[in-house]
Amino acid sequence: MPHCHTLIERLRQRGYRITPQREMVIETIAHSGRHMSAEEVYEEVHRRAPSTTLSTVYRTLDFLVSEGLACKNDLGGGHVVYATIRHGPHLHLHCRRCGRVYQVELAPLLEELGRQTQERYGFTADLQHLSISGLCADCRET
Amino acid sequence: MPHCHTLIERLRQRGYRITPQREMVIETIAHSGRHMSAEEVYEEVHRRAPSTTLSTVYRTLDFLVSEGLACKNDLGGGHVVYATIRHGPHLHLHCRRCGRVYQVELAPLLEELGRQTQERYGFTADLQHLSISGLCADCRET
DNA sequence: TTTACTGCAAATAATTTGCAAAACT
DNA sequence: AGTTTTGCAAATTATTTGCAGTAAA
Repeated sequence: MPHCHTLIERLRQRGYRITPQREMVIETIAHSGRHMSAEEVYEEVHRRAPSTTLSTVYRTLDFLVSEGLACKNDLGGGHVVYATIRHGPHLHLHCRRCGRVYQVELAPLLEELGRQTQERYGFTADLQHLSISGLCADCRET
Repeated sequence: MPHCHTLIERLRQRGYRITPQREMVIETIAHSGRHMSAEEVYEEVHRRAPSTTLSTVYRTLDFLVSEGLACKNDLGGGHVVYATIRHGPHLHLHCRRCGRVYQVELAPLLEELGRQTQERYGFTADLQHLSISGLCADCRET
């Protein structure tokens, strides 16, 4: 997967050290193609290199976010997930029953929302990673 | 203020016991007219009746939510706030710098958003208390 | 009187931090 | 070599819970 190499290269260019731990964390979330909790990333990394600790995973994830290479999404209820950035602004639909996060495209509507909060209330909304809770189709039926 | 009496009456009618603690918690959030954290509610109640504990405040707030008389809003980053319900669906604009929560009216847009997530992804969004983070007008300038 | 509710203190859960040792570059 | 990063264990923060006592109804 080329995506993680890009990320690693970018960090190296910025003068950061690439440790095996960082590499594994990046590979893990970049590969997954979805949103993962720190714990999930830890499980994966820890399986590959058991000496890796959870605090290192937290530090690395926060580091990636601070470098603008990943996004941290707080879904509420103590459910925090991370993902590498690779797409433009999108909407996260978070199912409150099964916990899955669906990434969908509703750019025009989001842009309109941002425009209105700006014009009417002077509020600059962070809409790059807005997440909305609700019930997904699967969970609705049952 | 009549609002809290309504709430108390409703609980009494449903057969719950109205303790001084519950009364004070309800008065506090109903009076404030804004969103308060459990800690803030606790400070107020505790000043009036020092024997009241934080766990009672938590229990009472969750109780009000479960009875549908208050809403709990997780703004992310460990910032959880409560407010009595008295208005229809609204949008919470949460300033990530100063922490203030602005309640605004953008019903048509929200409805449109709900309609689209439903039609296109079968996702039933909880839009009664959607909160969006960003920067408010005051914090933007500085 | 009955049993819902409270206070207390201890348990959780998720995340953060201090510090000395390890390891990128 | 020199500084960044890690591991470990302990600290934090926000919230929850068990249990025995208190008090609404």
